[in-house]
Amino acid sequence: MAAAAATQKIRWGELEEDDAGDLDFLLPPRVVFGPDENGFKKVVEYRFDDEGNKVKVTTTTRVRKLARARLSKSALERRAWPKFGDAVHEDVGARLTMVSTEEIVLERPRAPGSKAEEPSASGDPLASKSGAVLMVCRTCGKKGDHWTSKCPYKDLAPPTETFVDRPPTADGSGPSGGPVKGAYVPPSLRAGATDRVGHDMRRRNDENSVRVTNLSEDTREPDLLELFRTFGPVSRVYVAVDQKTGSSRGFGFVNFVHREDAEKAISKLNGYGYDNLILRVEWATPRPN
DNA sequence: CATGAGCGT
Repeated sequence: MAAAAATQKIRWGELEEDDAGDLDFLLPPRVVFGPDENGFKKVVEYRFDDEGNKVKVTTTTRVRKLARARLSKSALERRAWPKFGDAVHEDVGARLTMVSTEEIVLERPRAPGSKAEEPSASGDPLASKSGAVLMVCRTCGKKGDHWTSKCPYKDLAPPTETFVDRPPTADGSGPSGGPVKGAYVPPSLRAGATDRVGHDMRRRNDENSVRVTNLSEDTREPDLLELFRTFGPVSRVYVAVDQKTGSSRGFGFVNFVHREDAEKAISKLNGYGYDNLILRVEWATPRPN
């Protein structure tokens, strides 16, 4: 019983504190006027002040004009666009967004899994055979054995105009400012060219591949490029990423167009503090395959 | 500590 009395007492104390709030129902209701044509909204409300006196509080705010002013002029322009699609019958400016029920058919030349359209009657024998016969090496001509890129003779092959590694540069020009290898070369220039400088550049330059380890978790390819491009044109950057988690595996590769640049990068960046870790930069052993 | 994806003439 004593305990009950005590809690009762505490509740009375709480009630006394909340007294003003409890008497709010005695006050006239809050009234809102507007907003008027100028966007002015007036709110009139009553409350008790600290001495328990009833006071009237009037708040005036401007709503619509301000909201209008926030729209950029391009947004205002877009509002004036005629409606289209399902909204054609809406008034201009009436509704800003609506869900479209239109069906938009995406066309593909060939849906995945479907067969190429074949002239059924004539029945091209090559078309029905799969895999092997389609795999014809363009370098040595061998069928069904390897792809062109895997050809054991690929480094001995005469230069072709395709499969050229090219360094990514901002303006699309090559390292010397000239046209990038692999860009279209008119036949006149192709046939006439007597000494073709750097024709072995067209081979995959995996020898200029640099392995970077001890990368921090959030270092990505653009970061690596930023870091390594100061040494010379970079033909590829790669950061190994865990396919499942998407997080970096902490190592990557940078391929340089020129071996000397790779050497410089190794000597300058190996042991370089980057993103709170010490980088290890060294020659990469060529990828198996 | 540590060596990369997937495309397909």
